[in-house]
Amino acid sequence: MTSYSDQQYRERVYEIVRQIPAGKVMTYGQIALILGEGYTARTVGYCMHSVDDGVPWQRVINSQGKISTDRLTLPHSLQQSILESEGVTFNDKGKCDLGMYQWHPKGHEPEPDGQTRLFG
DNA sequence: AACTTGACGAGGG
DNA sequence: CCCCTCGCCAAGT
Repeated sequence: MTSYSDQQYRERVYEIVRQIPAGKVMTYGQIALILGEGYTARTVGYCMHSVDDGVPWQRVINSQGKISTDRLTLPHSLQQSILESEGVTFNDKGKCDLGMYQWHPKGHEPEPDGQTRLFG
């Protein structure tokens, strides 16, 4: 049974978000992928509309490296300024470099995928 | 029970 | 880079 109002369901999302250090971000889809079963980028986004205290909600953005909270409960300008204060920079198009700022939880680092191995 | 609505994402033009 | 279409899945009507 998975529903957005189910505290258990949302808590799994927050548990991951709480691991994101300042200066780093994660995407909705990335979180959904880690949680798997029952979670999609959309459902993760839905869980984020109201979070528990202590959850760094501002560190979750979309896969394009942009902020999705436009004209919603939270002014997207606020989210960007908070992230900038944490060290995340955005270009003139309102986009940040995910390759530079995306955080990967322990045990979920991206596959090295061989090649470019500096040492034999 | 059908239809619309999202803090989404990948793909194509 | 921007815009649109689909697929996604639970909520609200």
